[in-house]
Amino acid sequence: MSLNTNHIEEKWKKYWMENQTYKVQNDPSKPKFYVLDMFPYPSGAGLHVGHPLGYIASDIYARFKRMLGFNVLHPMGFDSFGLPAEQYAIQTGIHPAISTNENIGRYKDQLYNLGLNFDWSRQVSTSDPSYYKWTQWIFMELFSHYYDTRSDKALPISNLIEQFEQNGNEAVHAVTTFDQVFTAQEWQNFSPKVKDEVLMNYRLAYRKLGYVNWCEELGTVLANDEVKDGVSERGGYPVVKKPMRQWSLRITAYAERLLKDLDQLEWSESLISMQKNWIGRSEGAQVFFEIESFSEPLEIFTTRPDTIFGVTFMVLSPEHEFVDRITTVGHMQEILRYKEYAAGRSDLERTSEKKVTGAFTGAFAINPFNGQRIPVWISEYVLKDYGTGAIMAVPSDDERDKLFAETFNLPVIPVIDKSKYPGATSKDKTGTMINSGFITGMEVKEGIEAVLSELENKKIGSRKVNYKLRDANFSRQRYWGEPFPVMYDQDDVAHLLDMSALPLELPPMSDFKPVANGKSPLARNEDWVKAIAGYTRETDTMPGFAGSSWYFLRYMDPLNEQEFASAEAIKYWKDVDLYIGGTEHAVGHLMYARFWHKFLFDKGLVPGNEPFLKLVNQGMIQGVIEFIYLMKEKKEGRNHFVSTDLIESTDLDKIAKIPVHIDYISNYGSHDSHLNAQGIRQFIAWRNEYKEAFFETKSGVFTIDQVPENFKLHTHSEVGKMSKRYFNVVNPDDVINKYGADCFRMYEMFLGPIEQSKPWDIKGIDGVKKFLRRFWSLFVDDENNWLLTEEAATVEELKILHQTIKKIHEDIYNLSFNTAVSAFMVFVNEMKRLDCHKAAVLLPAIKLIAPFAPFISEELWTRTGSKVSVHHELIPMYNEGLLVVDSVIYPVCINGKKRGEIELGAELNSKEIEGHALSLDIVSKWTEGKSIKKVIVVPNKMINIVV
RNA sequence: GCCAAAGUGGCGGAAUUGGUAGACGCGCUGGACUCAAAAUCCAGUGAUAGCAAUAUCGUGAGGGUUCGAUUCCCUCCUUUGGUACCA
Repeated sequence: MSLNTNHIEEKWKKYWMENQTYKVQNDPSKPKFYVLDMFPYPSGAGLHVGHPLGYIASDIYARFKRMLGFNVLHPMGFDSFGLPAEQYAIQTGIHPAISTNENIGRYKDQLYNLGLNFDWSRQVSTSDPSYYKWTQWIFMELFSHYYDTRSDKALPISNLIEQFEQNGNEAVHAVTTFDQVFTAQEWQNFSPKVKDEVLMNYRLAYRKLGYVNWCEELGTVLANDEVKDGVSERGGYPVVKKPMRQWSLRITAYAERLLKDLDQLEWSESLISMQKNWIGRSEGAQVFFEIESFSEPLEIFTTRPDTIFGVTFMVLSPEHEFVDRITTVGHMQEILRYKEYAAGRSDLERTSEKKVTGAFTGAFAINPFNGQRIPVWISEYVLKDYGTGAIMAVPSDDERDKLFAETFNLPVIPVIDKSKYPGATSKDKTGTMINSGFITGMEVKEGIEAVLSELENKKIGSRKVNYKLRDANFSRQRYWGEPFPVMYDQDDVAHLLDMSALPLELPPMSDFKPVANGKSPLARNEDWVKAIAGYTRETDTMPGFAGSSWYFLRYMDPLNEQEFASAEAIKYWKDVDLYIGGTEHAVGHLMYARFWHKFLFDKGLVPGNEPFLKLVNQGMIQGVIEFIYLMKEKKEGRNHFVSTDLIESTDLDKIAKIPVHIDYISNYGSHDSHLNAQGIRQFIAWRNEYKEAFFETKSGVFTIDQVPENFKLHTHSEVGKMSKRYFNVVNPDDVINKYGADCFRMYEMFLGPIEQSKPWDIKGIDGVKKFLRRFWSLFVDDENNWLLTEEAATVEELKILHQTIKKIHEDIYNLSFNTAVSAFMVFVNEMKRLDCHKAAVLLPAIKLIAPFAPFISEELWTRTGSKVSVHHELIPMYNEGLLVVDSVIYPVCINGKKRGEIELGAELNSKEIEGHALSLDIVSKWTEGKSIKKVIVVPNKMINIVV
């Protein structure tokens, strides 16, 4: 009987589910291994063929580890809070919980069809109250802690309050945004509201005035990725920054540890450098400049304190709090005008236009080293949020400062002689100091040190490290997210709910439209907001990264009602040994998850300070998008489509690209992709608004009723995202129905290295299908007879088997699944060649292929009479002794070019090999008339003769 | 602009530390089986020249190191991802 994959798959899917074949116990008697996939957002579109790439890889790895004797945790869940469900609810009135559950159901079916060995009893969904109870709990813990810089970890805020009560805040070592000093006495006299405000400057979860993307036309706040080029992605309406009181997380307290601990991680270089860039550490100095007739000094940050003698002006960001206070009467008008101008500028305008703008405040700062008067300007090129929002400008050594000086005719004092370092830029920090007072003549590096020491001596500055990393905005004006376990009293002081009130569940609602003032839809539910007398609830909800920052811990003990996970479970599973997911989460999710993990580590709740030891980014499987060209100008008042082979590249601005459903395309994805007569009729049936259109091809211009049978409207193929809106989504279920899940799994792996992105292309899958049939035919013939014999295996057969075993072990270890599939193909080709049906060789092969092809291997394994699932067997190990070769075919090269071969015993030494090689005819032919200079022999590798 | 990764036949890709470039698969060509087709099996398949043995060229381009370079170094080009006035 030939292989019937549908039948086998149905049978084993059912069996595995009923017998809980993949259920995992927390069993400390076995070594643990934790393989994790980034959990998906269950979108309405379902899985496409790109998603499973990572899931299949991790599935193979997890199965392999289990067959090596490990207790493998390999769970799956859903990142099920999110915007699309809320938008769907606004459109349809269907509650997000309902549509989300439906989507989860479909995702699970699709994942199940792939034969993935998830332990579904551990499923986690972030929108499930029994889960988000603990997300809320972690938030409360963050709220209740501050970062102590002396012990370099988070400590309870009660410690801090105690210190305030006893000694005020002067001697406190904490990460804070609070820059005033108070005594114990003053603290005790503060009102609860003031105390709350002070503490907000220390808490790891705190409330501050933040800015949101406000879109007046849509009447709502937008996420960053809903804003494209300064306008809303939907509708293209203007978006402005609107201040709102919002929750934030003090991730900056962990900046140094987040950076330093990257060294311990087995992550890709590119990922680590992305995280490093994001954290953006730079060493430099904070320097205080006096301002004439102003009581407070101006604090700036610079990485180049050596250039302080070259400062010819200062620049503040337009939003800097000093601006209004230092501006002189004469310049007030101008400054106000500039501030207004800057506030109305979108991020896009600020970054795309390189023109230099600014205004003079009329105030002067004093250079602390030479007493020079330095004019203070404001300009939008100085960012409020980086450093102190103020810089000392050194136009001689900084490109932007130079442009600014040129524009406004400000002086330039050269301070660094770079003549000794041709081609060096100011970023290289090289050169010799000139015109620089006491550091003149020093090298830049010495100069930096000298100025730093002097700043500290004079007590007008100090060494300082700055980070690009900002505290994360943790509030979203949305319904479908975790509610904050927070309420406010009449003074707007934040109070946490009692632990017994958790989970604070989302109240049922039917109207999910945003509230006019930009508040979350929850604000509309007054009963819920004012449920507790004298208090109002927070109506914002948490962002997507809240639930995803700790989900991997919940899998360890998913049903626990007393704790986020039990100490024993966490102690056993510890951390994630292998994490597979897309690069799109390179900074967001991974940074916040590391931050939360470190916080939990500080609290002693997790054993390690990093959650994901090894991480692999799988590439994206892209789709081909097929477009037809529509002329922008109508023809006789009708739409006019033109075959792409008639369009010159210079005419591209005259056409609009209309995506076409790929099912209608002939020769999809190739240079010859086109719509034929049937395709164009399908297109019109689908997009009826074009039924009057003209279609112009090489053979003429037609209306839909006139298209001839040889009609060929060429389409334009582009590689891009696989997405519903390009109508190019390929559903794995369809591929599985046609070819089988094992085939789909092995084909996706066979496409290439797991980290690489590539467009989906079905051509080639036949090779894998053929391979699986050939594999099957080693065991079962066309009449369904079992073919295995008890005959003893030959040395050659055993050698092939053990070579394959070795290769598979190595390839899985290296996540090189494409070459593993090749190795299986080679094995089958060899067995076919030898006409081998010996149990001694083929039974191990069933187990070896089980992680890749779980269905077929299970079926074959049962037919051998085994009562145990093949997935609970141990993987065969290779016998090094069988791999020893006794002869080697040496390539014989002349001057590095291969000219011949010689087979020699593996035990021969270099001298003997050389002797044999030199006696070859081919060698004498090539060395004739020349002298042999040198013979290089690499034992077991090659022979090279230099003439 | 900066950071990171990559560039190999008609196509996907292989080559673990510098050691036979193109494994494996697709496609293509020819053959066997068949009334025919599908399926299957066998053989061939980097380019150029040649009946052939064989020779020359060949891993984005150019240079270098080496007995020997897809692999290491330098310069440049292209693609993809990230980031963007970060003081």
